Amino acid sequence: MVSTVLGSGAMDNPPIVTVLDRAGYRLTEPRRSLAALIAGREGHFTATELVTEARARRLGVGRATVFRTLDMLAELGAVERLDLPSGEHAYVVCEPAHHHHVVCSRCGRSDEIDDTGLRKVVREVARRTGYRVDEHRLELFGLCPACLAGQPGPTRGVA
Amino acid sequence: MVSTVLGSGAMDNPPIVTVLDRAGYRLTEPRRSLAALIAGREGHFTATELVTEARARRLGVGRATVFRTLDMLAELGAVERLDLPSGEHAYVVCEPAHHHHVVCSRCGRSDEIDDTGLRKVVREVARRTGYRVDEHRLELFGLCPACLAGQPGPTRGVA
DNA sequence: TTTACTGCAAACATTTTGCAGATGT
DNA sequence: ACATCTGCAAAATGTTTGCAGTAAA
Repeated sequence: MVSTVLGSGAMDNPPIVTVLDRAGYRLTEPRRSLAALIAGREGHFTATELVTEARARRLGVGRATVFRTLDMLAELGAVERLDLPSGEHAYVVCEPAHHHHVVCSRCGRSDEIDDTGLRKVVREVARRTGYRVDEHRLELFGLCPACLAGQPGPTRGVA
Repeated sequence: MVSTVLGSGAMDNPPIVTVLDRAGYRLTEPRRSLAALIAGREGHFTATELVTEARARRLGVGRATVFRTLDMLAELGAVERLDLPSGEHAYVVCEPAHHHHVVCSRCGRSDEIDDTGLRKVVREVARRTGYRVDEHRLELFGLCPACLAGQPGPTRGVA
């Protein structure tokens, strides 16, 4: 009913560079750099984090490019924009096509969930309210198995 | 399975002033003003909109107070913070207790939906992923019946 | 060669904070 | 009386834009 993709997000997805290429965008140096940075991330990340890291590594990637690229990737579905409970905007890598995520409030890890069960809920809401539902967003927050087990690891303050 | 509360949001909820009072907050003039502004709203509204309207009506309510009050109300559950698809933060009045909303992308109207069906989905995700899910958020966007019917009415640009 | 793309810096928008003074209880 | 609450103005954040130059195709 609800199937899940386990594993740390970015692991087995089509390389971001490929997604860009296939969409007809130029494979520029800044974009390659960003793709690498993003691929290297576990869990969620913010635009600002990328800006900071790019600057730290002297990759010569400007703020504007980060925002522009993230926009593109979100558009293409290679990345999804999350609204953390804290109000921050974060992104996670994901299979282009869909979806929704469970996000760990402690380490930031995220896993995709498919919306098989959700679809029914959405359909039902539409029926009951008379709305035509065009878009829906589901975000789950909690603790991932590792953090539940008390594993140390990086704490990414997700409120 | 999924029950719905129809009607334009703010209609039949405990007065905001009461919520504040019961929570032990002082019933100050600025808070009363804001409560009135919010009660007068249909559909969603942003902090900035309130600031602007308060200023237009010369209510002498400052920016900071608007943000502080909205925070309080969100905390108390009298209001819920929405993340519109555009990335904007908006608020809707709601029954303190729970909730998710369907939001009309055209007029901003919103209706509550209960999560009877959703609960099952959440539980299933938890089971499959091993996460302990502490918090979840569901937001649906589309067109309300009135807007579907081509009714004119105020268009609140929700992306 | 062409035109998409870039960094930069400035513009904008949103939210938070410090603080002296006002105000509810 | 006195702690809570306020507006203000400044600061911290977050995001977008205009533009002249750069580089991918």
